[in-house]
Amino acid sequence: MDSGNKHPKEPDSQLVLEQFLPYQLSILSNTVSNTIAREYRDLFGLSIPEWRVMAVLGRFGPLTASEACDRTAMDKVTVSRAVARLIELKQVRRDTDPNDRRRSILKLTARGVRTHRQIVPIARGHESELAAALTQKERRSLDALLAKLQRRASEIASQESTA
Amino acid sequence: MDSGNKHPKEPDSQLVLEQFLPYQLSILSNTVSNTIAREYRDLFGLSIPEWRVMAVLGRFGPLTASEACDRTAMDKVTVSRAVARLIELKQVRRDTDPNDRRRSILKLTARGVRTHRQIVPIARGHESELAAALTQKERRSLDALLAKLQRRASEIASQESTA
DNA sequence: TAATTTTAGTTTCATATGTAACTATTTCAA
DNA sequence: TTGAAATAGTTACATATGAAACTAAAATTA
Repeated sequence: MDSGNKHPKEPDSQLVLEQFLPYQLSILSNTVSNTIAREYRDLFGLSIPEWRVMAVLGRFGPLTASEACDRTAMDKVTVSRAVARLIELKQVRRDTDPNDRRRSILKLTARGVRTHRQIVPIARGHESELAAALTQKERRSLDALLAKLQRRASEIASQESTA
Repeated sequence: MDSGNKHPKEPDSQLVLEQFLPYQLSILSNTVSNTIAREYRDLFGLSIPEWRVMAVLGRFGPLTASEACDRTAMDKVTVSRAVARLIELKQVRRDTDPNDRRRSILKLTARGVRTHRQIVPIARGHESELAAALTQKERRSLDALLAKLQRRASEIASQESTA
């Protein structure tokens, strides 16, 4: 009954990496990220964390660093370093919040806004090149499936760290 | 016409990270990988590259290092280091190929086989916990979608590096 | 068969990343 | 108030990673 199957079950003591979901996700994500990272580096001298910070500032800014952490789902250290670099590059400006001097308020500079305007269509381009492999309907169902998996994965992750 | 949509299009100059496919993949993959990496580290003292090498040796071994690279889609440096560590841990044995003394022949030791036997069900468990978010049908369609995306992503990546 | 090129794998180096420790400031409680 | 606890963000450290240079052996070619 299973013999014509494209993915026959391996015996319990065997595992084929290519059919292992966490592995599939990792390979796909790395392939995509590496391609994009190279492009951003070559065109703008930005890393992915740096670009992500710019994306959230462009869309939701001004933000504090911790709001940027929430929006990007990145570590605060990663964000701190990305921000430091973006300030050097004069893409971002940091002011101290006068109401709470622990906080800084981050926003794109005029240059940052120009860079952001250039990158967004490139980012969208990457996405649509990739999504060109799918029909509209497939794309929607992928979205739904990934959302379900992310919810489940986050649950599992938070259980682990509590247990 | 678009106004009731769950994912309304942002203006061209804006991008919401949460709806950006490369970002979704990266977050999901990291969430999953980190959970699994912690478990393998805590239970067996193995990293993900180390475990991947064991998985392919358990399924397809003995292999040379470059065959292990192909099977895991990992860099040869990563594989070399994983193998060095696995030899230290006496999970893997390395013999020089008598027919080609540049090559080494890698296989699980008796201990490696035991470890492999323990890990495989745990790996499968992780996968099914995650896939529990999906029906059988959804899981199959996810497989198909990821395969299409991987094919496309690989194409794009190879274009880039040639161009 | 000697010289050159290719291949397998390792080591080096520069960079990225996260945890933990730290500094500065604010909030809370006695 | 003032001293303890919490919060925002940075720095230090230890580890991971990949590109490029390297070593050793085999294949090619002249």
